[in-house]
Amino acid sequence: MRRPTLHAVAARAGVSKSSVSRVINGEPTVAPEIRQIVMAAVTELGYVPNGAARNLVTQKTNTIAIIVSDPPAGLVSDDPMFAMVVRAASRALEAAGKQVSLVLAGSAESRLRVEQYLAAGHVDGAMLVSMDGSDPLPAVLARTGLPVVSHGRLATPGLMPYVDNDNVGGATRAVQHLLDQGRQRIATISGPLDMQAAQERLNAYRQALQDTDRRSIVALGDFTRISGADAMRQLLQDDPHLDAVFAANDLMAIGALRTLRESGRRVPDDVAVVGFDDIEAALYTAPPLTTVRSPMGEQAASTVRLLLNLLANGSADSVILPTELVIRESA
Amino acid sequence: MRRPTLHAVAARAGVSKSSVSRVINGEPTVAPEIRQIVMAAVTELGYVPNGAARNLVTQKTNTIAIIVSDPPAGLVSDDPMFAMVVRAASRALEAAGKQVSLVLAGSAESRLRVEQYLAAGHVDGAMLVSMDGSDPLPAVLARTGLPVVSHGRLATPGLMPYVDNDNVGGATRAVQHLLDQGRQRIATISGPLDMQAAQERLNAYRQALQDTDRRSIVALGDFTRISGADAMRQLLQDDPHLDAVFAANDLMAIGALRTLRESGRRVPDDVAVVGFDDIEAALYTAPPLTTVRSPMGEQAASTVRLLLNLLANGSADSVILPTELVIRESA
DNA sequence: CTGAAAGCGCTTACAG
DNA sequence: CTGAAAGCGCTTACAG
Repeated sequence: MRRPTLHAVAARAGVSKSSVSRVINGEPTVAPEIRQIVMAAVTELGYVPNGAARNLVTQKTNTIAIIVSDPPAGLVSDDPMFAMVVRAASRALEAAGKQVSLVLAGSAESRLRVEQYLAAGHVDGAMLVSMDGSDPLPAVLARTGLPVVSHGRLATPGLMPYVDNDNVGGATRAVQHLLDQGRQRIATISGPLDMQAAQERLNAYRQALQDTDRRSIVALGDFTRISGADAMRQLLQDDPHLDAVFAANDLMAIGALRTLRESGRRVPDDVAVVGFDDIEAALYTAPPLTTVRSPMGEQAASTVRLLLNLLANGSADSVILPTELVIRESA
Repeated sequence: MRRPTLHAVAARAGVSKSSVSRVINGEPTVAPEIRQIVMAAVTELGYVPNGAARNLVTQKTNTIAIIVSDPPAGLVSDDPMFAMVVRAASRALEAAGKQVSLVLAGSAESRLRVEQYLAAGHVDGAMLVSMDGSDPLPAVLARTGLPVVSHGRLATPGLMPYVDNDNVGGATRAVQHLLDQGRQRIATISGPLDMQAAQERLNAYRQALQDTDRRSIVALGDFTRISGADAMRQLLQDDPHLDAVFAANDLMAIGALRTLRESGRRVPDDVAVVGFDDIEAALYTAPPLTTVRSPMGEQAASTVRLLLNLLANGSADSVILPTELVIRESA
């Protein structure tokens, strides 16, 4: 018992396949009477059009790929940004009647697979999520001619439109807040430098300090909690008297808080901590985390909608979203 | 300039389409000479087989759907389980050469879309992730005849194979640990009761207390941090002298910790807290969270592999994974 | 081992 | 407004 085909429905209804196709696709040029009888046959047989056949003839698939860079380490990550963005994008896409294909971009081997996949015409467009700068995938995809957009600015400019936070503005405001408090030794925990956002936040930190007479104190993390904890340990060793830390994301700030607690420092009395992103967890740290609110996290839904509009309109205009400092208790 | 077709490659190579198809699909019955010349034409033209055409004729799609229940509230959630499971499943699927289609299951309207989608033959199978008991989708999908498996036990038994934690064992061990410490007033924060896991963890809590002379103190949450914080407030009001709380997941435990801190209780001195799942964040709370390690989180990769084996083999044998109490400082 | 032909299940000009 | 026909780009028996 195979699934019924257009042919079967036509036979059952006593009309041509053309007519059945027309009512299925809601074309106006069909007699109400025919529509009736076809619909009856459709529900009677439980007919659902075959997707592959339809895709083949229409040359479109009605599906969009969400391409997420996957940490090469092979470690499974619970990164909240992944959940927020992927969920929001899926929702928006489904609301627009699109299907979503989730693609992980990581190893060189997977990159080839992704290329082939898109080249095979499986999707009508793609949205890249937080690709790192060293990944050649964006350039390759841009060359395919498929509509693509990026969630997060790419290292190579001009490849495709993107939506991103005002990383520079946000980081500057974070450091300024620390300066305003009279903090003297302000360190930073940077994200992985092959990511554009990490670069921008680090540069802004450097610039802000340079405008005073303070020196930069930098430790490198990779946007994970554990790397934040490790980096904080490193910083404390480098300068036991530091009195403030700007972490390039909240996850690393959470890690830093743990190290500070373990080392007996009080936050914010001894050391002030500011994060970036304002993920939900920032409300639950002890003390609650002062951080830069990123619209891409907090308002993932509207950000993603923005992005999908770029995709749909074939627009080439990127947008930078404003950030805002959320002052809580850690600084 | 359209993409080249099989036909074009055949013309270029001066052989039949059949032969091109054979070398593309790696069939052994093809002369090395022909293979050579075809491969040359393929790379020269940059040929990639059209997916839709292939799917149509082979009647399979090489893609598996990951169907995730989406909170109806419309709030975007950063639930770490979503990230862990979806990521792990995508990896495993891609490693097996499958494509993944991400589907959100929420509203009644979306349910129809999901049904249609699967009925349209877009996927070869599906993996459900943490569906709640009130959702009719699993029953509907089971009836389609498509291979389906569930990540998390379903309310209705027998519909499809599943992988789940030993929720009862884990929760029992958690409460027992509290009893062993001599805690007298042990409360619980339950998950949403239309989820099987929440039910099982609550029942185990009740059973464990019933075996002593203690009474149950229950507040209802929905597996989010904020609900845990609210529930804790409720519990403190109901019984200001409670000295222990078992939260049905770590996220709610994190919320409870915040409320306890705000109310001036020391953890674990005044109130002991135990969670469930052992998500990464449990290592970063103050104090670090004692919790039940769920293999579905901690070892998402192997759990998912298990599940996909069930899918592939058409097996009907579900598996329950053992849990383990991880004692840290909160209890 | 190779090629000509049929067919997967649709949509879409084209006549009528 | 309706139907017969062609065709989307592949795979796969079937002869040879």
